This record gives sequence, structure tokens and C-alpha cells, in this order.
Amino acid sequence: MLDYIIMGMVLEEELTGYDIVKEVQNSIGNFYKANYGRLYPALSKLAEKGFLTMREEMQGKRLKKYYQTTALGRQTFLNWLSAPVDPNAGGDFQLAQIFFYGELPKELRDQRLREYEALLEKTLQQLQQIESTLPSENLSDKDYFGISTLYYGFAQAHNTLRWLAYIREQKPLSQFLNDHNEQNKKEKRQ
Amino acid sequence: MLDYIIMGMVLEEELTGYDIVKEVQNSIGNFYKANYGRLYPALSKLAEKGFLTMREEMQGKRLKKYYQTTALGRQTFLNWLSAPVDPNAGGDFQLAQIFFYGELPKELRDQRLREYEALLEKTLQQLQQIESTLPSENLSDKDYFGISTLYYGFAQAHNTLRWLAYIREQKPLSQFLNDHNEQNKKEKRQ
DNA sequence: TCCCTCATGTAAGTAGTTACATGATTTC
DNA sequence: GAAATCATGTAACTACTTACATGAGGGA
Repeated sequence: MLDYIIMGMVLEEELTGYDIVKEVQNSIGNFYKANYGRLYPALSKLAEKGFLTMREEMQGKRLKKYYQTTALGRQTFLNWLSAPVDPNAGGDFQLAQIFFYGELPKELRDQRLREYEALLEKTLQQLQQIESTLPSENLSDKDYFGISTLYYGFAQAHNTLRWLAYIREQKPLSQFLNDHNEQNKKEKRQ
Repeated sequence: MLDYIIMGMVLEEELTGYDIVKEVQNSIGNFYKANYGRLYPALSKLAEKGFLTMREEMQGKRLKKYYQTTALGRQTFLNWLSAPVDPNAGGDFQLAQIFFYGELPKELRDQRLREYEALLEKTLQQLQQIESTLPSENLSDKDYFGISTLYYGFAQAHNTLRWLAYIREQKPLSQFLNDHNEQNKKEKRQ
């Protein structure tokens, strides 16, 4: 996945390996960690294979290597980005793709987002099924914490679904965190 | 981490490798995937090192190997479980520990949960700082989806915090998903 | 009879971390 | 002058996935 993240990061902008690690940290750092030990070898290989260009620049006595995606790299990246949602891949995988979804045509993007929503709905159903077989009252400490992580999964999946529907409609992000309450107010009025 | 998850799963109950994979799938499958390729070698090594006992049983013509944690394994597991929250570890790591938190004395468990809460509060602050440097209105498609994942991180961290406070007080799990609305009703009343 | 689940494992490959090694530039 | 950050990389290790290989038991 790192290869695609790199290509995505330097699609338009020339960056050094060091810059890329910072960028990744500040953007998708919540669910993906880049480290130098893997990044630098990956950059060399991508440049060698023709997916990236490399330009060396001396700044004082310090050598900097700027990388940028080639046409071939761009095509490879877009193929990856266009791929249908993988049910077996973890959520981080989808999230990393969505970060770059601005590069996809709206119709395809919407389709993929809806597919991901459908997948999460299915996950919720499976969780519901597991939950229905489990006790949820008068639990021992051991059972309580064991089962608690199931509810965590529930809540996170719900939250992700809310987020997906929200960004699919490209509603204003600045209001996303408040919108929870708004929804409940509406429900109360009914 | 797999080693500890295995030891935690067979603390009291004898299970086969196959059973363990199923158990893991049904309990922490949301954030941790076990596969046979890694599980079976791990089981052999843990038994070899004295952390697990192994009992072979023929069922018809089928050989089953039942594993269970030894006193040594239990101690090793509890040391891992008692360790302070690691700021560098991903959320999955903490979640896998919390699954077993019933095995910890309440005081230590509460302390660790509070530490994790503090860590997430810090994460939220960092996200807020990044967010404050970013535009959030009139975004291009590219910027919109890039920034959207930041808001995702926000929402998930909030959600995790709510969950942590909830389970720390051992409130009834069956009400966790509804409690959102309850909170907002209280806020409205004020 | 055929397919699905149960059941154990190996081999090859991919991904990712941690520690090490080096040195320049900037900021306090 | 010291500490933090910038900047590039290698080596060893750990973790994880995927594909392969084998075969029993149970249900349609």
C-alpha cells in the first residue's frame, strides 16, 4: 500500500522522502504510519521502475532528492484507486483510498463509497447476530470487558457509516462533528 | 501481539488452533485478524517455551491438539496486560488489551483506561491544531476528500473516548448505542 | 456424491519496525 | 554551545499474508 500512498502524495507536488513522511503523518497519520526504514527503499524502487522521477538538488552541503509521479505511476495509482472495495482489507485500507478520492470522477467515487457503506451495513448485521447470542446484563468483569469491544466495533461502524454518507454528499466538513446533535434534535421533534 | 492474544484466549479454556481462530474472529475480529499460517507455528513455539500445555486427542481418525495457558504463560500474559498504554502503538493494540481487562484488578484497569483517555485527548488536540491550519470551506474535490479523513479521525477519537468513559464505569452495554441521544437530551435541558 | 466445515500444518513472499550510522541546519 | 529538526540511508528483525498440501466428518 505504501507504494500507492507515495505515488498519490507526489502526484502534483515534488517532495523529498522526509517531506512525505511528514505529509503522511499530518494527513492519514491516524490510520497509517510511514517510517524511513521502509520509505526510502520504496522510493528508490519506484524511481527505478519508472513510477517516479527523481531530481537531486544541493542545498548548501545537503543533498535533497525530490520525487514526483510519472504518467506511468499516475496510471498505476489510478488503477489502484479505482478498484472495488475489498471486503477482506481492513478499514485503514479503504480510508487511505478515500483520502485520494478527489482524483476519481464523481460517479465512480460515489459508487465506491456506496459499496463501502453496504459492506459496513453487512458488518453491522454480523455484529448484531453475534451480539444476539451473547448476554449483556449481570456480566462478570471478564465477560463485561470481553463483550465491550464488540460494542466498540458497533459504534465505530455506525460512525463510519455516518461519515461516509456525509462526505458522499460533500456536506461542509466544518459541521460534521456538530451534525450528530442536529440529527437528534430532528428526531426529538417528530 | 498474537502470542498474548493466544495466551489470553486459553487462560481457562482448552482450545484447538482452529477454535482460537474462530474465537478471535467472533470477539476481536473487528480490529485483529488471526490466520492459520501464523497461528499454528505460534502455538508450537509457545508450547515449546512452556507458556502453553498441549494435549493430543484422537477424534475418530482426526487428531486434535488442545492448548491451555500454564502458570508461566499466565504471568507473562498478565505482565503484558498490566503494561502502561503505549502512545506509539495503534488503537488496535489497546483494544486487544481492553478485551482482556476483566483479568486486571479494578484499580489498575481504571488507571490504564484513564491513561488511554488522556492519550486520546492529546490526539484530539493535535488534530485540532492541524485542522486550524486547514481551510474547510469552498474546497476543491481533491482537498475535500483529503481533509475529510481528518474529520473521520476526530469523530472516531471522540467515539472511543465516549466508549472508554462508559466502560470504565461499567455502565450497561445494552444501552451504550442509545446513550448518545440521552446525552444530547441532557444538554438540551440545560 | 458433492460440498462445506473441521483440522493441521509448511513455504514463499510481502510488509513493517527498530536500531544503527552519518552529518547539516536551524533555533534557543 | 546545545538541542531539535532536517535529511538520507542500511541491516536485522519481527509480523503478517497467501498459497499450497492434506485429509476427515457431516449434511444436502
